Amino acid sequence: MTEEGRNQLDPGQREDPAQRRQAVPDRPSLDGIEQRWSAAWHEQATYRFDRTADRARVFAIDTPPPTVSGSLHVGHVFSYTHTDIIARYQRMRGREVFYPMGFDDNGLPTERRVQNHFGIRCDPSLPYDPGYTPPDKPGKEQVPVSRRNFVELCERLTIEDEKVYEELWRRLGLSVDWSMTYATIDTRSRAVAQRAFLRNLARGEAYLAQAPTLWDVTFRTAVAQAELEDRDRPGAYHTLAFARAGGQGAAAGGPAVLIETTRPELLAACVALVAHPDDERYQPLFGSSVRTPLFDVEVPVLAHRLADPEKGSGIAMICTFGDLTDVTWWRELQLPARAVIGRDGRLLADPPEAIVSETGRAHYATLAGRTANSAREQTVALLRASGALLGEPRPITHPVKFYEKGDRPLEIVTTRQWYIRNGGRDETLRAALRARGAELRWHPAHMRVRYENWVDGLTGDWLISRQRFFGVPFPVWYPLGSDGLPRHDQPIVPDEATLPVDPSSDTPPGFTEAQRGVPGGFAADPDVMDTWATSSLTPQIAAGWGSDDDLFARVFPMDLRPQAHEIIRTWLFSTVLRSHTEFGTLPWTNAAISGWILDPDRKKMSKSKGNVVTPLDLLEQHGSDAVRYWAASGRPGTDTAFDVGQMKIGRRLAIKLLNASRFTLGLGVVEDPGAISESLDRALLATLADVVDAASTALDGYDYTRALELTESFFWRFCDDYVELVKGRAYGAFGVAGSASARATLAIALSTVLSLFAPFLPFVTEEVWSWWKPGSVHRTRWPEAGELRKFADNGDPRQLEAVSGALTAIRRSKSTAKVSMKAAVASARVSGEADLLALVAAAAPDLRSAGSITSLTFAAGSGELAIDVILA
RNA sequence: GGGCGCGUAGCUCAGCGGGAGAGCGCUCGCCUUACAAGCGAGUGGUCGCAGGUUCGAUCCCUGCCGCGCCCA
Repeated sequence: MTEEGRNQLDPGQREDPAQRRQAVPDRPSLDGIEQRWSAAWHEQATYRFDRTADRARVFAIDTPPPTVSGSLHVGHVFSYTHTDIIARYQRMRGREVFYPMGFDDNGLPTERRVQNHFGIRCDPSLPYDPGYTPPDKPGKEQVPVSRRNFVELCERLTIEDEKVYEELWRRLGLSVDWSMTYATIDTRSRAVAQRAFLRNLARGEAYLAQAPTLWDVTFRTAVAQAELEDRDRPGAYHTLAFARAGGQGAAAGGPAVLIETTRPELLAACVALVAHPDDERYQPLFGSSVRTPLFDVEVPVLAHRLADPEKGSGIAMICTFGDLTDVTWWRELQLPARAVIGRDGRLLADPPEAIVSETGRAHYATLAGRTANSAREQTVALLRASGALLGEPRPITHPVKFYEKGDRPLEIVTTRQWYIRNGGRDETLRAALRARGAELRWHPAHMRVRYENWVDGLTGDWLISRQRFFGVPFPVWYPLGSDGLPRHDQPIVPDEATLPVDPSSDTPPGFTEAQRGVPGGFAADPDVMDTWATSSLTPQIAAGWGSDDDLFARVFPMDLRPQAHEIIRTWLFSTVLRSHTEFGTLPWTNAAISGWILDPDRKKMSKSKGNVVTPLDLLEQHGSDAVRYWAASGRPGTDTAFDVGQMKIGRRLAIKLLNASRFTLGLGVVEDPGAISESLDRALLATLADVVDAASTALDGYDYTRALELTESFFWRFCDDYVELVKGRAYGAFGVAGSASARATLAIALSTVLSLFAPFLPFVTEEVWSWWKPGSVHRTRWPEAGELRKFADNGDPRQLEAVSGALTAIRRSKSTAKVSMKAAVASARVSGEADLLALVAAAAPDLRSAGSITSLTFAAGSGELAIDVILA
């Protein structure tokens, strides 16, 4: 308590009201409080992380880094507010909150944006040009620049975006420590991503493999399982006739075998036919062979459990590769590869070697270079002409795999890629990761199922290399043999101390730049890591892993990962994986999963639907506290309607706080809890103690919505009933002691309510706090229910309830009579059970005063309280 | 097709084994010395449908219908 505060201690001493009123504005207003307080918090470093705090006292948050090349939307405001509420609560609870902010500028969206903005493109084969300046305006042709130059330009451009983001976040009132920011393409992030990769590589968790890979033909890059989505697309079943060729048994030379396929254009890639081993229709064919139509290649008829007897004719052609089942068949049945689709999605120029017949090669020549669609039409034409197509194609709708950012179906192409083991091929690791999911505390709990579904459904390791230019490069070079070819099995890696490296500009240990690309020299790995390979390390990046071990020890593993539910499979899972393999722990103990914002039609708000409201407009229109109030109404994991009405209620609440505070403080604060003597005052504090307990419990369990509801409903009861009841007494109607008791209670209640609201409404609570208290409300301690109960001294919460009930009955009489609330009541007679009656009687002067009651009498009876009112 | 969540007052939602609630809206009032961007009072629901368990079900179980999401 300050000296100034101490001067108010003596309840008998009347303060100079003018002195107190100086600090309280005559017409309190919310105007400009966002700018005023966000600036003050900035100057005073209110949310600065104290990095001398030890791990036990720290509450560390792994804030999601928003994509900077897009723009923030209402959904961001919504979910980031939830995290901030928790951060502010934990801070008031005495935890030192580690709350950094990241910016995600790594990946395709930024790559495109930088290309368009500067009119450049990344060419990793170019050397770094330290003096490079981009064109003022983008020219017609994109200028090629080195990867390092490209990254520098990206950093330059995203700094602008980051400023805009930071402004908005400050205005929203996020209590982030803005001295601790990172960007996912910055030097520190690249070093962490490369370091983590090298550790994975050293332990055998990362490996290079030549394998069939899902491939986006537009972006010309490999795609991971987590980036897939199924989309329903029209297709058609084509019935193709394969002639019997030979082999053992009676089937040789029999009638043609009919298969059904949606991808006849892959016929040249056909390596076998397959049916289910139990399918009696085809059992006689197993072991025999058939010849492909058009290309006349002999292929075996095989049995495999994945062939679905119910699908089509029950026998399918295996092509390398039409879908993931083809890959499984190819691997398990040890079939040859006959690739026909190239990385550009077109049919390769040369036919597979297996096609030897002249007509076969001639047929293929008419397909070479065509897109898949075009090749399909041509193949159908050829089949029809040859008589191998039976009937007409039968249209169907079927799910087709797409890259989530792409708009052409994925192909499967065999390429060399980097993988990280994720349990998809290793049951031990899968079980360990499943156990990590069970160890994590999920809010809400049912979101764990999404994680488990994903872990259980993994079909292969995590493909992390991308054939893009912008991103974190693999810190790897390959020695070149005397034949000039890279030795992929002997990767050269840098020392960790030199990270980050760009292998296209930097030279590997023991080599000189002159040896780049020459036989006997070296070559850089050309690929970059998928953005998730970096994003999966946000706790390590933010915590300074490898660069600030002291900080890392104080904040890792973190306490909280807040994020949206649709990226549980990507961000959450991959972060758990990286932490599990590197540290043998979870990266955090809690995951708070936010829901979505739905527009009034119950659809997810998104830019493409054109229903996005810009966050800044919203904050300007309603005020930050009001928007936060709305956001706080969305429970963890629950989709929430965008509701301006809720913001208006929040704004009204903030204004009410201003006015109630002005009234309370205007009476003159009594800062001595010892002055509290009246039972109604003690009842109020007892009620408030229960509210503090319940709100704290709710917030401990991430149920901020409940905590707000509890506080809010207490506050309205406080204003509507308690303040009205004690107003006369506080003004001094019943003497000095009664007034001091009321004013001491009002002061404690107000300061407690301000604290309880502070995580939700940081601006208005700070504004009011500044009228009478030193320091920031956001750095005060969270209210202690025990302390309040001490002040309450066995006060009975039922008393407040009973007296309020009596007051309501009196108001009802006046309302029914359509008279003013200040109209006099000639007589009021309260009756009911003795206990309750005594509670009301104990506050008789307050009730009489609040109700303008001339004669207030009590009659013992039974049951609920009843009150007979006779108006004057 | 599998999984998860949700269907409660006109709207947004809470409640989740024994009284059906809040806020907004709506109606009717009130210049009441903090607040008329206020205050007071009132109105309003076969708790998606059908079975079952139970002395008793909005709440537990089963099935169905509808909505949303995740995964195939």
